[in-house]
Amino acid sequence: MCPSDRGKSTVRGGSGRISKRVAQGLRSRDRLLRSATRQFAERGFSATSIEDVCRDAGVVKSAVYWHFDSKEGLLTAVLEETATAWIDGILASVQQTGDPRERLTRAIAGMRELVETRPALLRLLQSMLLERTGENAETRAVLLRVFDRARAALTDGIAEVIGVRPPGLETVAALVLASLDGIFLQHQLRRDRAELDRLFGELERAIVHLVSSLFDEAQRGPADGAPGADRTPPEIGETEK
Amino acid sequence: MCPSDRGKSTVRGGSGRISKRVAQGLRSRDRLLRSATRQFAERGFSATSIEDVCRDAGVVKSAVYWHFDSKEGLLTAVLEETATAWIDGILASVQQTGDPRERLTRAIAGMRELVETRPALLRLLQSMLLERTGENAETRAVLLRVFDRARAALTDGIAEVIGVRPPGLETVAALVLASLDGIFLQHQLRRDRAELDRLFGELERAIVHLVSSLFDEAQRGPADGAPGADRTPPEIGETEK
Amino acid sequence: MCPSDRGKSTVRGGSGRISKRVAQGLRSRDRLLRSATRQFAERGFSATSIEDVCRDAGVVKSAVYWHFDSKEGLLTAVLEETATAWIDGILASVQQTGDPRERLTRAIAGMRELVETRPALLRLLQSMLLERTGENAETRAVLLRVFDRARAALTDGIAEVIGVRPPGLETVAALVLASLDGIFLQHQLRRDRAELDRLFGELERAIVHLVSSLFDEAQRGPADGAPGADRTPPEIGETEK
Amino acid sequence: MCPSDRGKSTVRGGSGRISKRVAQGLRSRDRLLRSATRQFAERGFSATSIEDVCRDAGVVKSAVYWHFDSKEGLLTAVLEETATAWIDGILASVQQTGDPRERLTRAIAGMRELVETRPALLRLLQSMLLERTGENAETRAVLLRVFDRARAALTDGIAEVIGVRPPGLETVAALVLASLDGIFLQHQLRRDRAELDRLFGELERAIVHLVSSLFDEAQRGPADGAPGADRTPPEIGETEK
DNA sequence: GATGAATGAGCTTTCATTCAT
DNA sequence: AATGAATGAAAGCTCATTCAT
Repeated sequence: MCPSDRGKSTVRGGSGRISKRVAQGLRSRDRLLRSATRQFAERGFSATSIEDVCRDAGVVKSAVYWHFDSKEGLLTAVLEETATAWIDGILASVQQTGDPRERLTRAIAGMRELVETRPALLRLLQSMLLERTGENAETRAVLLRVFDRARAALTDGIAEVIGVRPPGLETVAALVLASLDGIFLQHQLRRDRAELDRLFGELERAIVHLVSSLFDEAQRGPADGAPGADRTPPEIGETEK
Repeated sequence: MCPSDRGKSTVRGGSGRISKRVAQGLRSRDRLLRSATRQFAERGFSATSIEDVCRDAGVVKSAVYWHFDSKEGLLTAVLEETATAWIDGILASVQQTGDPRERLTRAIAGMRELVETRPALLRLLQSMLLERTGENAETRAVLLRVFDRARAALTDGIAEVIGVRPPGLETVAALVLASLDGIFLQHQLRRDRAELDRLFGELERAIVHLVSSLFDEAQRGPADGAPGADRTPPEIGETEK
Repeated sequence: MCPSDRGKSTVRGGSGRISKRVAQGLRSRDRLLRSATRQFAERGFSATSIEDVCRDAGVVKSAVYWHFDSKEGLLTAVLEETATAWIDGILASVQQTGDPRERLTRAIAGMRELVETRPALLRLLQSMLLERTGENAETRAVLLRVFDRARAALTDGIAEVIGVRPPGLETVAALVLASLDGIFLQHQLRRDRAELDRLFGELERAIVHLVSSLFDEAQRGPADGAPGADRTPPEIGETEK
Repeated sequence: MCPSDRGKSTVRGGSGRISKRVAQGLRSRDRLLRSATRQFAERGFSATSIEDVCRDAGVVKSAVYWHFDSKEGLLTAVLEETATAWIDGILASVQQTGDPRERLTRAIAGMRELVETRPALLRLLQSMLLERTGENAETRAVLLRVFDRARAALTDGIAEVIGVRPPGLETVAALVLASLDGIFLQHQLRRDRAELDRLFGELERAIVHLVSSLFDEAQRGPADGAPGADRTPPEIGETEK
């Protein structure tokens, strides 16, 4: 039974101000959340013990059970909070002023920064993806929500930039996110900033190409056949017209 | 002391008996390897206990220590074997006859198949990447070797297809692998085959574009400045020339 | 410090408010008592956690410490209340009007009903007997008091019924109570009402026999030697005269 | 997975002699069983920790899990072993030579001894009855088996003694066992040997009466109506004919 | 080479209790 | 009187590893 579940068994006066004790409780909760995020991301969920988290947070073990009900509950909370930060990062990357091309460049730079400055975010999400898919329905649901929201945010961002929202845009956004994931994954192993620059360079070129071609298509009118019907890539060696 | 380290100090009391023992030993080893691969991939290294592996393999726990010296040693062996299979998969995708464009399409289809038919391979590698980077030098070394070889194989394959080997090709290959990883990761969560089709469709278009543009550049001569200097992507909305 | 120990040091700021508080306090206390009785009886004292009791009672854990000082104190209170009910049950069984034989039959029917309708009572007393004898002096004292009073009540009842109070009557009463306990114990396992009927049938016959023979003896005069001296049961096969 | 469940995963030469290691294993198992029996009986199952048992047995905690799989498994094993001893005790009490009346007296003396010399047996069974009815199906099954066998043994014993087996005999045996249980329960609280003597004295008189009357009835022929139909106990005060 | 047993550190979780508000 | 939070000991159990046979 964690605080959110604990019903108000008694009708209360409901004084708005929180007492000192409750305030301290919230602080404990927060410290646990922060430590857990860091450590789950660094070592994975299974390899991190509750004692590890608590030592780092300066809180006794039983507090985890007071605030989150179980290790699993702590994870869910961590994911939930992380999700927001993650998506906010993506959104902040895309939603800025400027001309379309600049904005896209800035958005990609933003993603790149995310990879370098907040690796915990991505590590955590990815390791959950690998470690705990299928086992726990709730974890899975949280992850799905996170990624769906991220994709939607990116799709909206691009649509706003180019002024249209062609049908294939969602897929392009999904591919971009997937590539971001993959690049991040590789960066975990190599930690080579120059390589990171090069990869994001190529990624940008690919994105621009895919988005441009969607845009062109949308301009010419979506009436000519199934979407993507005319988008068979040209032969290699032939310059694209 | 695992078998490979142990000298041939065994007294041979008749090769018939010995070979029977050795044969059974190899069978146990193999079963362990197979079970471990599956389970490490499914649940991650930390979350899989030696007992889990042994139960599945029908072998007693101490056998792991005879064959692999430790849980860590079992992991190393698993990674080593998995690596080969993984790279062979990539290679087989690329190295086939036919005209360039067809070969690329086939290569991408091959990767897609890898994602669906051998998820254990990728899961294992990726989860190792996330779970055990930084902790264990040997695991890291094995992973680096695997990914380097995969990238080299893909670079070679593309180079052979297009007949030239421009400087940026390695990066493109790396991006392709990264995207593959990312797509796989997403597929773990969604398991939506139609989405997989769409993603690979966009990936193909992106690859063709990147490779073509490298090819064109190589044709025009690689002499004009730093690689990629003239490759600033055009404005969105302007059709690429 | 539990309420009974606490002096009347409370400042009375208006009896209306106070009595409301007290009323609510009593309600909480009562709910705790009821839940604890049920759960201690069902699962035993050790296997029941304070949280179990509180969840069921809809009261926070610290309330237990306010009302009863400790888990042990809660138990003592529960036993005390239960004792009264238990003894009242026995008394009600015996103390009724009618001719002797009828009254005994009714008394036995009353006991039988007790077994079926108020199992918590007996379970609780018995499990305390087994779980906590030797450990805790207070629990032991409470239990002794309960059983002594029950035996006295039964002895009195029978004495009143048969009009005399021969020396062995206390022992017969004790045996009856012991048999009741034993039958109840078996019923916990089997829950077979027909078997319960049969057992109580035999018990009634045994009681009638023992009481009759005490009565006869008392009639013939209690002067001939030690009590029970002439009461050696006859040979099996010989009909009792 | 406890030893009995662990299948022979490999075909073995099946040499009959047990190795030193296995022998020591059996000794450990036995010590655990003995300590557990004592402690579960003394304090109850829930109140006894695995550490308590292991400390007393001089064995490490994990050994419990090797031999019995869980605390519950240890309990089941304890009950199983205890059962045999219990029943053997009952049987030994009844099955002896001599004339019927003597044998019955000896049997009752045997039960009385059981109460005094092996209280652990009865305590354990009874506390399981109270503590764990309904929760665990296996425990319940074991208990049922134990009590059924005990009743059957007693029924057989009496039948052999009196030479006939009238229909109500099973019930009488059940009542005797229940009374034994109840007397034991009371003795846990009072520990008064004189009282014990008196109670067993009355019990013997009751048994003789019930058995005799069954015997008589069987002699007269079981044809006259439902069993027990004519056995309404006489009025108190009237001497039984 | 395989097996059954042992080992002890460490895991997640529960619990009775305390305390400030 | 009641509440939410904290506390630390201890519980049941798992695990990687070792070892004699």
